Amino acid sequence: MRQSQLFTKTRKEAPSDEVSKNAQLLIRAGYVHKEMAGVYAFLPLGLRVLNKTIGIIREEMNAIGGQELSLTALQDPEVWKKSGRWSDEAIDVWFKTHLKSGSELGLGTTHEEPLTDLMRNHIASYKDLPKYVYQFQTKFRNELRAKSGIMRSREFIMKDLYSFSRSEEEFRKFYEACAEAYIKIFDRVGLGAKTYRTFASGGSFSKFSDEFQTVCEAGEDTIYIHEGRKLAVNKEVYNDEALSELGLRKEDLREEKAIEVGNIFPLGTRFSDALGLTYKNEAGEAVPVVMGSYGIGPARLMGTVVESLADDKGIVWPQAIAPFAVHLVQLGDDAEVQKEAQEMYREMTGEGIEVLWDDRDARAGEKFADSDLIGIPLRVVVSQKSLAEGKFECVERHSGRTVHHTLSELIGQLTSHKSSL
RNA sequence: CGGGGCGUAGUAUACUGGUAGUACAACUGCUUUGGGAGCAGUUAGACCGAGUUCGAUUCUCGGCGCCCCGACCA
Repeated sequence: MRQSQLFTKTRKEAPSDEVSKNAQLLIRAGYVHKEMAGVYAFLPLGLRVLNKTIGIIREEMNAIGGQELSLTALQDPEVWKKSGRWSDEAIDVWFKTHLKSGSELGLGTTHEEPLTDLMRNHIASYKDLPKYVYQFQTKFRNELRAKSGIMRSREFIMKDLYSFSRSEEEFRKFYEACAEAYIKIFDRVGLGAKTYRTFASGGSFSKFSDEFQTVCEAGEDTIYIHEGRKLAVNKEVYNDEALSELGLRKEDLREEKAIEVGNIFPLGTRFSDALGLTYKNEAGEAVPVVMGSYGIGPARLMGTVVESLADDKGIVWPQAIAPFAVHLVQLGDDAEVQKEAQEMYREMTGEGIEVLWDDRDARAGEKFADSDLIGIPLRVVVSQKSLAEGKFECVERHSGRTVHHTLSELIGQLTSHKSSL
């Protein structure tokens, strides 16, 4: 895409009311717009990153047998009353409203109840199980205090998967498969090295759950890491009982701040009991379905990537979720440079390489500064200098490493890199 | 929800009970062209309401909004 056509603009300064690094950089670079406290709109660049993040999660969920659907944001209180979660004591972040007729309505904070209820129409026999169902869907949570930029917001897309299994054993198998899929997801978005499966409280669902925590100063959680076993314990369950259950000794653990980028919960039969989701086993007996729920917030993940990979010049995107693969920076607008840039843009996009072409009438300093801020993995400079040389300056955003390539070398490298992913 | 802070141009910031200043952005012109250029000019601003006052952006009260600490976070 031509940068001159992009409607968003970069800014030198972040709004004074944004303190968190992720929001400051994402706003300055034109990825997101703050609509109000805890509510962010995704602009063209931001949406590209969000969609790529979603794409990676989708691939990994499909790989473990997930089937995608899309449930509704508007919620009928009836199913929530059955599980006891319509009350503000059970869920204190409800946005509640009502129909013209006067009857109450909720905006979905999560979807255990409606999905469990829906599945009653489709699950009747042990032959219908197991089933794994997920969605990317907007959740509304009336947080008392939104904070940390796009990391804790009141309206956000969440990937929520729900597993429906015949037995605890069958459930556990999927639970572990999903944990592995999560690890792959965090690897693919560049957070693998800093992300730990973390033993945590199960909240109102269960005694324990597993969180995936990415070590980061901006994190809201405190965790205790066992580096050797690549796992951690959340501070909320950091006690002798939990430690002995996990076979961990305090002296082997390291305290860190971390961001919860994903979580998985055993639900048991809590919701299938409440809503009457049972199946007939081989003996013809009605048995409650064993459930689990599995969440990842793609926007939070995106924010975490910004927080942990950005440098003092701006955002640094990993290849996998960058809005574009190449930032083609054209310096000067004389006819030859213009023509060359046009040709490069045409050839690269023809090869399926996503290119943001900075064709704006701006000075070099401004273009480089913007390029650093936007954080596309590879910058390719076209100028009189490169024309004279016959090779183009290619700078890796994350390392600052500069190499010089001809166009065909560059395309060769980018396309082979792509296929190796 | 408890505590604290803040609301001035598109953005970031000053000063002030009596004409609100600066920088960046934007617009015009000239110069410049590999790290957010220079000169000249132009446009543009006090969250809302009530009160005190001759006069309020400034003081008081209320509302709304925003931020921070804590609590909460299925």
